[in-house]
Amino acid sequence: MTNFPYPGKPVRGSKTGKPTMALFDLLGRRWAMGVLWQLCQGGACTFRELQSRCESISPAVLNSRIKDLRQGLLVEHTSDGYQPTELGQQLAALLLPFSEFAQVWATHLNEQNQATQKDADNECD
Amino acid sequence: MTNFPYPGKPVRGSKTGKPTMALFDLLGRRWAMGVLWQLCQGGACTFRELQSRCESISPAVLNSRIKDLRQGLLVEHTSDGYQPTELGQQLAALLLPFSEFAQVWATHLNEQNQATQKDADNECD
DNA sequence: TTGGATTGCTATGTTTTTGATAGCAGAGGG
DNA sequence: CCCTCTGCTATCAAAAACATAGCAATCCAA
Repeated sequence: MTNFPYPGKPVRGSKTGKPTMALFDLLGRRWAMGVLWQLCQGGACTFRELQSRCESISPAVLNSRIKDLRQGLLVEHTSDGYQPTELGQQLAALLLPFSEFAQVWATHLNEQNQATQKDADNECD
Repeated sequence: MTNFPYPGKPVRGSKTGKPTMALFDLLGRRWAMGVLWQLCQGGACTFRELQSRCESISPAVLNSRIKDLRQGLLVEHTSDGYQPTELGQQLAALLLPFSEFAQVWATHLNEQNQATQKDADNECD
């Protein structure tokens, strides 16, 4: 149908479609992880609410990502609106540690940038 | 410098640059997770070896992703070639469960497709 | 010293994907 | 009927990714 990265078919990173690579292909699309994250953090919601949670996603891309995620059985559309499937929640659970890591990561980046800044300052002596 | 998603600056998913969203922005770029994965699975290697491991990445994109990952302190270039940093290994560790999940995911997708196929077959009765 | 072979890219032109914005059609509710 | 909310699609511009060719800087043996 579309260009969904089906395991078993050639995907980015694997001509034989290794599931891991297929998953990376799917999640490596812009906003994919963010959309799943928002749905799992904030609970089921409407298209527009989801768009709002993402702060700056365009409807075209959101729609595209929703299609991907639905086709990937990670998100479904119910009377309550869009929500993660059981499978989607499992995946989102794996994303949780990323949040914690991101804090540490941000600290390192800050330190490094401050160091760089000091170096730059010193160069001006 | 480039358009690296620095935590604290506007990134996809967060105008205030929440670290989690900044990380998603970085990892949500094509090949980002795949490159990190390959480096952590196969160990340090040269640019061309890495390109080979990725099976179908173009040098331009690989170079771009390497820049991102280096700027993100996740990958470094040593005399042994490119290799993940300590921080990069921590992140890659979080990626490991994805591989297991991907197997389950692939199974579900297959089942669903077979069901769909059967439905389609039945429609032909 | 010179002719490969390897490495880390850059250059170029094309195709996809995203992004920004406008707006439409259908389902309620009043 | 009018208004709002919802889930999108249409359109066009910009950015990213892709495919391919090839270059400059090692390195290394002859």
